[in-house]
Formats: sequence, structure tokens, C-alpha cells
Amino acid sequence: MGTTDTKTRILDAAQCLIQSRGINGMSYQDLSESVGIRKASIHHHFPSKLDMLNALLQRYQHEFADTVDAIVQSKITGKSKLKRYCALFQGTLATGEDGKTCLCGMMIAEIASLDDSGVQKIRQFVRTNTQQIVAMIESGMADGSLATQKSPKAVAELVLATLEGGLMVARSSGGPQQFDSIVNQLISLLTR
Amino acid sequence: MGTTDTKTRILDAAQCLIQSRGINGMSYQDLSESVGIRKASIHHHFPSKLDMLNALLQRYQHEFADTVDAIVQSKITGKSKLKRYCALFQGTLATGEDGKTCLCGMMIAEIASLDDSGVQKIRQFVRTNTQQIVAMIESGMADGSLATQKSPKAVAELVLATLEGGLMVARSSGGPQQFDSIVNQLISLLTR
DNA sequence: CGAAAACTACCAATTAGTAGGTAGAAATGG
DNA sequence: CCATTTCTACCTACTAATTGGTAGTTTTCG
Repeated sequence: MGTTDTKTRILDAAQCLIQSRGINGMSYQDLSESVGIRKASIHHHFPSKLDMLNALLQRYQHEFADTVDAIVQSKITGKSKLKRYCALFQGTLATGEDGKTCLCGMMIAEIASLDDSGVQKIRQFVRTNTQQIVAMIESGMADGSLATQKSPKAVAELVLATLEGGLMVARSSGGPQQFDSIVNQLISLLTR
Repeated sequence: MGTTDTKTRILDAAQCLIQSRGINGMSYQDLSESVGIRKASIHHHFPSKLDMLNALLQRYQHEFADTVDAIVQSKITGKSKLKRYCALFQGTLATGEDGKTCLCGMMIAEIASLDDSGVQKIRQFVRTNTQQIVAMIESGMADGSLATQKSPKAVAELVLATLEGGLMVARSSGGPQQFDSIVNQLISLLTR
């Protein structure tokens, strides 16, 4: 039927709640109410909260990496790739009533609440994204759409930091509009 | 002399705990153990947790603004001011065993756990910092140490976002070294 | 049937917060 | 000057609610 897999619905609800309230701001009780099944049933699918967080991180990480890979592989200028990449983050902020953050950005803030396996997944996310941004920058350097930089890796780290931080700052004050302004400024600095 | 005010010691402990674990990762019990007085005594100084968070935000905001003002007023190039400003954030990350974040950055992540008064203080922090960065940039444009930009405000927002995000990203993976690299790249982009 | 998925009904631990008491310093007032 | 009161800072001991998690039972469905 129209019913999505319960496990998926739980992860969806968890992701939404965490993106706006944080790991420790979301409880199994919240999930229960949000999904519409009892708390114990959530435990049936994800025995412990750490299990759930890890499953969530895994899903997010893979989905995100695939989406970005499609951008990296596409036949457009490096600058356009970078713009589309930034648009992914813009989408996150725009979605939902209150401003939401990158799941991984939020989890980094509360990284002390994760287990080793979770921390590793966060590191993997950062590593993968950095490499993918490097690929976009190199592509842009090759086609002339981005200004040549000595260290693409340092630029990539800067881009990721700016996007993660931009989500945070924008959600506290200026909203999507401010985030757009930050992104435009970033792209502009990398263009000349 | 040797004894610091208890209220101050509580705020110090709270700030340290929040910077590494987050608002919801710190309890009055944690504070009790950290400060060395009973939990009820913490309530004597700060009746509710929200009271404490607001007091903490107020203190942090004023201290930080004063420190930055001293930098803005100093007789050095705009670029040097910006470097010193970034160094404030670098100091935060280096302090403490585990990587700590900007108090406000952490609180933005968990902004849903604050009351209206707290949210306003966060907004004030962002606004003040942005204005102060604008002042540094304009100073740098005037003395030629920074490249002229159309919109100093947009650049300032980018700088703040990069620093806040840089703290997050660096604490998950590369540590102070990675943060330094990001800062250098940022300054470099604003120089040419 | 039989397994997966849901349920009811718990539990122990922790949470923020309260009630009420004590020791000592500071203010008050005859 | 001394006795009383008041205030501050802390304490022990509690509460009500919520937390993550478990045990065992029923429902659903291929």
C-alpha cells in the first residue's frame, strides 16, 4: 500500500527531529508520537538509541554521497557543480517549519553522545565530502570556471566549514536568505 | 583571593561542559560534581536551567564583545585584526582535552532548548560579531591590507559562518591543525 | 502455521526542581 | 555591647516526570 516501511518511517522521523532539536533533544517517546506506534515498537526495530543513530548516520552518509557523486560526474562546469552542491545545503535549511541543519553538523555538535562507530561515520562523512569538493574544484580549475588555487584540499575544507557553519548561523537569525548570501559570497571568492 | 565566587565557578563549569557536550548533554548533577557542591546548591544560585543558560549567554556575549572591540580599536592593519579575531576561535578549540566549540555555536545547534530570551541573546551575538567583522574588513579595505569587496556585510557573514563551521568540522576530524588551515585559506582569499 | 511487528505493562536510572533545615555572617536595635 | 533577627550559602532528602530499555503477550499476514 501507500505505507512506507516502518523502519524507514522511524528513521525519517528521527532525522527530522534531530535536525531541528539535536540528538539529546529527541527521545524514543517523541519518535513514538511522531511515527504513531508505541515506544516499545521502536525498540523492536532499533534496540538501542545508539543503534538507531548509527543506522541513521549510515543511511544519510550513503544517500548524501550518492547525490553528490551524481553532481561530480555530471557534464557541467566545476563552478556549476559547486553551486549545485551548495544548493543541497540550501534545501536542508528551507525544508521544515523551523530551520533544520545538516544531520552531520548537528551530530558533530553532540559528538560526545555517539559511540566509536558513530564518530567514525561522522569522520567518514567529512572525509568523503572533502574529497568530493576537491574533485569539483579541480574540475573547475581545469575548465577555467574557478580560479586556480594552490591547495584544493584546503579550499575544500573551507567550503565544507562555511556550509556547515552557514546553516547554523542562518538558522539562528537570517534564514535561507542569509544562507544564500553566504553561498554567493563564497562562490564569488572562488571564481575570480 | 584564592577562592573564586561560587556563581562564577558554576558558570565556568557549565560553559566548559556545554562547549564539549552541549546543553542537553550537561545536567545539574554534572555541574554538582564538577564544582564540588550539592545539586540543590546550584539551584540556589540559578533556580532553573534556563536561568543559568541565560546568565551564561549574557556573560559570554559581553566578554566576547569586549575582547573583539579591543581588537577592532587597535592600531594595526585590518588584516591583522581579522587574524587576531580568528585566533580567538583557534584558542577555543585548543583549550580543553576534547575539542571545544564556540559556546554560541553549540547553543545555536540546540537553539530549540532555549527560551525566547536565550534565542534573542544568540541573535545579538551573531549581530554584534557580524558588525565587528564588518569594521575589521572596512579597516582592511581602507589600509589596503584586504582586497576591496562589494559587500563587507556579506563577507562578514561568510567569515563568521566559516569560523563557526570550522570549529565544528575540525573538532570531528583534523583538530586545531585543520582549523588553522581553514583560517589561513580564508584570510588568503580575502587578501588578494 | 510461524515469524515479524505490534502491543501492554513494567523497570531502574536520571532529570529538573522543591521542601525544609543548619551554620555562620551581617545587619538591626535596645 | 549584646541579643535578636535576617540573610546567604549550603546541606539532606525528597518529588514528579521522563529517560532508555525489557519481558511477555497479542495481532497481523504471507
